[in-house]
Amino acid sequence: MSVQRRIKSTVKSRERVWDRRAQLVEAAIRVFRDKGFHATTVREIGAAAGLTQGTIYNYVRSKDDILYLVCDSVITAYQDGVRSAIESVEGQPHRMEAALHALIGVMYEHQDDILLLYHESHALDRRSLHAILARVAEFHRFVEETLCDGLDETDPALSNRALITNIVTYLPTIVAQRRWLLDRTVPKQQVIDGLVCFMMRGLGLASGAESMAATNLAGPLQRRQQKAGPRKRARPAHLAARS
Amino acid sequence: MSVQRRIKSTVKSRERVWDRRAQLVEAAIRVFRDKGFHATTVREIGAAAGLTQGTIYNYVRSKDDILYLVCDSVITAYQDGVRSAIESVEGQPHRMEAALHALIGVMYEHQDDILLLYHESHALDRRSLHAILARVAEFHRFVEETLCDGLDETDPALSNRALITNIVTYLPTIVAQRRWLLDRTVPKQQVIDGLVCFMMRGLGLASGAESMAATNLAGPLQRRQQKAGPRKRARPAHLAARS
Amino acid sequence: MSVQRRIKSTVKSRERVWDRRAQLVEAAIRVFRDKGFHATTVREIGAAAGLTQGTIYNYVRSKDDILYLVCDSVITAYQDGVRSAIESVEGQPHRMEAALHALIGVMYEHQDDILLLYHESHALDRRSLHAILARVAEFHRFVEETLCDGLDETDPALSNRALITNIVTYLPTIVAQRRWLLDRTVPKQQVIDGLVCFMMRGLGLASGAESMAATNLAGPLQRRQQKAGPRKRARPAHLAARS
Amino acid sequence: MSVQRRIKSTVKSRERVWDRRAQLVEAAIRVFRDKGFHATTVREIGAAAGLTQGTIYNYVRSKDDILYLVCDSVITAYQDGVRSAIESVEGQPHRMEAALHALIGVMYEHQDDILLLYHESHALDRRSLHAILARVAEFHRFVEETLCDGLDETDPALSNRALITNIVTYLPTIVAQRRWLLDRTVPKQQVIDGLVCFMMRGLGLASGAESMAATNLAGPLQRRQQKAGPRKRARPAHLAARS
DNA sequence: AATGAATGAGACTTCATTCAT
DNA sequence: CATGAATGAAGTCTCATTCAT
Repeated sequence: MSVQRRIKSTVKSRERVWDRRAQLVEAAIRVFRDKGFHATTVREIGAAAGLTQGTIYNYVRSKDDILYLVCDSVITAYQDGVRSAIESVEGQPHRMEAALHALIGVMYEHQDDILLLYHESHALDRRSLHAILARVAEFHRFVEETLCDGLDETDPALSNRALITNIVTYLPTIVAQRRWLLDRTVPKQQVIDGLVCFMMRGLGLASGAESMAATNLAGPLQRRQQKAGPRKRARPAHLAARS
Repeated sequence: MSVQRRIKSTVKSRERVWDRRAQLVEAAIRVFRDKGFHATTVREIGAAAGLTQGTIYNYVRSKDDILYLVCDSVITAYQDGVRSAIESVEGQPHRMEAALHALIGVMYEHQDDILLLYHESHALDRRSLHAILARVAEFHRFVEETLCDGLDETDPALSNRALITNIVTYLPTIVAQRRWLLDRTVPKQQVIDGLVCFMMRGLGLASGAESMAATNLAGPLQRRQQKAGPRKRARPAHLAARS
Repeated sequence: MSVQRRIKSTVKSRERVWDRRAQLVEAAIRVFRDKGFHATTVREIGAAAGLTQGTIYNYVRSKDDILYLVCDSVITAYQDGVRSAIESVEGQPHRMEAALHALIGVMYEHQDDILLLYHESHALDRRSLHAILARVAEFHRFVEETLCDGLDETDPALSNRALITNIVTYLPTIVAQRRWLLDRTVPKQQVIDGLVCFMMRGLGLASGAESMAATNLAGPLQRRQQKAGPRKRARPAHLAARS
Repeated sequence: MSVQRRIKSTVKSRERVWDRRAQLVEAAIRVFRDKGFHATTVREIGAAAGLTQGTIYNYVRSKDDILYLVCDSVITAYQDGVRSAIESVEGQPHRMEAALHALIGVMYEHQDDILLLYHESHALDRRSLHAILARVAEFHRFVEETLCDGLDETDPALSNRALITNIVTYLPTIVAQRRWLLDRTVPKQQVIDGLVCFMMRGLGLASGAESMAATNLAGPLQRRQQKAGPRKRARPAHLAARS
């Protein structure tokens, strides 16, 4: 279903190809993280993967191919994480809130990967870049259908689902892209809760002053979830309706 | 006040250095946009700038220096744009809303530059990267003091100014980073208004009808807004006024 | 035992490295002799060695490495020559004289190499230079122990072994460094015999008639030598004879 | 009389040319000493001399010209030193010994210069090298005529004046070329006296065992000269005859 | 299928020299 | 005559890719 480029290999055995590429990608991610794609030599990737230069070229046609495999792998890992996290949220009462929490949580787990993606993806050749963007678009559709579909259709601010979905999928990347600033100034838990809260409000799913006060966001953000009960009522019908 | 690296040059005349570097940077931006930093040769930059290789190295010590100058220039242009836009907003009634509009507007103008920055900044050497990040941090402080200082202090969700400011400065980059997706699906004006609206809500300043009207929200969005009534109570007076 | 820098190579096979480097050094010596180190390009060395530029850098990390290998090779060849020559002299009656002959003989064989060493060694980087000088110092010790140890200890002029050894190892380089002058004016055999004679005298071992005969001095020298006999003791008849 | 290349200059005033070149040479020597000819840029020479690049090329046609001027200057300084030292020795009783002392003394003073000459002279272009070598040859003739002419003609070992002169002019360079070894192991005074003694013996002008004992070379080399008196008688007529 | 040596295009950078002001 | 910016030839080195073993 997902649009994936097929990378050619001189080796026949499907399984062997799969194994070796996994090795390669895992190693490449490690090395790219440190030195970046351009600064990394094929030799180094090989060394990290336990493969020699010659061998690499049995499973891949170029260094660019490796970058593509890496990007694809990274994006798969992240999206899979989000999907399963969101699914596990299915039954929950405050589905959107839980989903946003999950989204950000997975982003935290994969921040290195996402950073890698944002840093190096523009080094991809045309075809590979399109393939990767197609996956993002696909993910985008998934989020739109799963999360944003239930939003209040009557709220004009939410009428543009495409934009809303973009915001919901993009804003969490702040965790990775601004970590150099956030890590020094804001505790992780506050980042998560603050982002969720901001987005919930932005989505019109949260909260007049009274509810805000109730959730007591500021200092002890952690406590919020336990006290989240009362908000339920304030929560609009469209989500409740769904469950 | 802003932390800037000083790039050495063999040429004495301050003015000439300034001129030639401007030439260089302008050309480099153009070329980097097309091919990226790594794929661009110094010769190509020279050709684009109307300078020979040798001459370039009279004004710069390395290719990396050029990248730094580019990043610095780009960031300056963007930040200056924002600053003057925000200042011109001073007196307006809905200051925050106007400011966010301005912020996003400037981002639109500079999307190429910002994209360049996000794509290539990690190719900067340590020192240069620090200098650039310092400028971002400085800008961050400016926004925090100018825009976010007036936010409702009793709203616990807004108590963490650092996070809020990060969101406000980061989210607009979606315009650049997701333009491949947005440009195809969402009209520019809707992006702007949608983002502003989302952020205003996130900041607990949810735009009332009058402001919505004032900002000339896209047709359909506006119409649906009238049905938003039920949320009224939780929502401040400016919404109530609308119904 | 001898202090040698280890030059890194990307090639694994010890043997291959050894072979290729020999090729390289042999060729480099040839080219350096003509054009000097600085004026020679790596490409030229490669051409002379039958290797491409890229290949060279599999066996060496820099052009400077080549210079080091050359210097080391040259010094090894010379010193080995001297060592074996001196050893083959062991049993002879006039050991010192024979040894000096050998020393100079080897210098003649290696004059090109020694000249190269004196011309280019100061282009070596610090570490390499130290390594080379260490080898010279080592050779110096060898000569001191092997040759100069048996000198008359009661002769105060010889008491400073270090100096004497320096003279004995340095003076023969005149053969290389002054060849532009000597080759035109003094027959090789006279240079050798003259130097040996000068040094023997300097060492207080002034050659008596019999030893001179034994060493088969050049014609004219030899003839006059027979009159030298009486000189041995007080200083010699030939001076007295003159007055 | 001395063969000197004429270096062209765009500047007319003889005097100005002379001055500027002196500046240039003085500065160049300083810089070459540190970094060598090849590693020094024309800019650096200019900076050291207080001249700009452009100006330099008014007084000189190429960087190679500077090297030639330097070598010529250096050799002049050394040879002048020797000449005047030897002249001041004219009347002395032990002329040769005093002359050798002088020779080595001057060498000590000019060791840096001589080292520079030996290190860089082979970088000279053909014509310049010939000019320099011609000056050496000229100096050689001077020494041969002034010092070596009086040597015992009947001594077969001394019959080859050219060789003897070469030895006498070359051996002192050991002071410069082996200073890295000598400076650490032999006190300067011992080097001087040891060399003089070695050469005197080599020239057949010193000393059977008894005279050696008398001069007590070993430890207190310094004292030798005072005790040298008795040697007078032993000293041959050929020198006395000269006076 | 793996190895690892060979290749050579091409990048960045330096610097002696020229020349307009 | 001095200045100092411009030039461009040339050099060293890297590294993705190929290929014989």
